[in-house]
Amino acid sequence: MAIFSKTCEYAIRAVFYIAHTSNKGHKTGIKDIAAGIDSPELYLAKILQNLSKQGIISSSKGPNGGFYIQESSLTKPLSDIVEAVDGNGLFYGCALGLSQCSEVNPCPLHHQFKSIRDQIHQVLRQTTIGEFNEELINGLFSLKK
Amino acid sequence: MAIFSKTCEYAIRAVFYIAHTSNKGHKTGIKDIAAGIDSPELYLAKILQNLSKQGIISSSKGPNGGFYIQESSLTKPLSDIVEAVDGNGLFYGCALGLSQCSEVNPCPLHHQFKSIRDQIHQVLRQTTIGEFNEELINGLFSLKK
DNA sequence: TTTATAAAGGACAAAAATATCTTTTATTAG
DNA sequence: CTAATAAAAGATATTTTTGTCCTTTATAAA
Ligand code: FES
Ligand code: FES
Repeated sequence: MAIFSKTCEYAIRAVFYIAHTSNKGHKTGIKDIAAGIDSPELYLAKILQNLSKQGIISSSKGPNGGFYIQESSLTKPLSDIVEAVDGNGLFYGCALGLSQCSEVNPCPLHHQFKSIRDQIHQVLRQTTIGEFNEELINGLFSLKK
Repeated sequence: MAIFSKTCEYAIRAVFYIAHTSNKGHKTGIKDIAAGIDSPELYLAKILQNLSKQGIISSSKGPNGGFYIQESSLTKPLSDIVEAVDGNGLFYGCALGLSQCSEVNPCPLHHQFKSIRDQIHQVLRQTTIGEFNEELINGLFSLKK
């Protein structure tokens, strides 16, 4: 088990990739993105369709079309992507799968994991989509397997 | 997405349940455990078979048989259960699914998530199987949905 | 307007996780 | 020894996740 679903991993990596390639109105095709993040092209297409519907990224059809991110969206937090794909279980769900996480009727791990979940949430809320563009351009970070 | 797989959630809850019922050599049957933690009985049976093979819990067949935990095993860390069921991806895997998490070729989220993973690992290593027995007996913690 | 391009959409397929069913084996009580 | 009990083992079923294929729609260039 990983922290995020595979779908969500692809989604975040793809959004980072699109963000750092989409300056001055440049659009990136699915083939390029899939190659850039080492993911199955057709599956990624579905994921990006979803993110596009949710308004996290944008797309245009036809020649010179592709996926891109509005300047204004670069400041959106990563938690938007995670919620869109994996839901908010990671932020609010009980670590042991109880139907609701509550202070009143807590599971044994409640206290320790509440703190961990809060931290995950905070990191994802304070990290933005566009935040790593420079490092990505400079090759300091990897998005490939 | 939750932190642990459903299988692992059942496993941890079941082990807690067994731990707090298994004093003075008492053994607990699968029916009792499944009811006690609100889980599908036959699926849980498979999970406990596995934990038993891995030496985390013990079992005996026949009349008055059932599952129990050796006194000495009460001090085992929860990380043993998690590793047995979900593997160590949560502790060592890359948050964005890169084939290996490395300082040399890190993903953009490496630093922040390394710290989070380490904390999860630490909590699970320092929390023991038997640690909550008293609270469980006193009904301060819940293992049921 | 026609053609080429690229995403959207819907159907389908494969793999993994979750769940159930049936038979076998070990153990204990009578 | 026999019968009853309870876990082990193996087979099968269902659901969810992941991945692919094929057709349609929108757009732009020629
Ligand atoms: S009740 Fe389990 S984490 Fe809060
Ligand atoms: S490389 Fe992604 S978490 Fe370390």
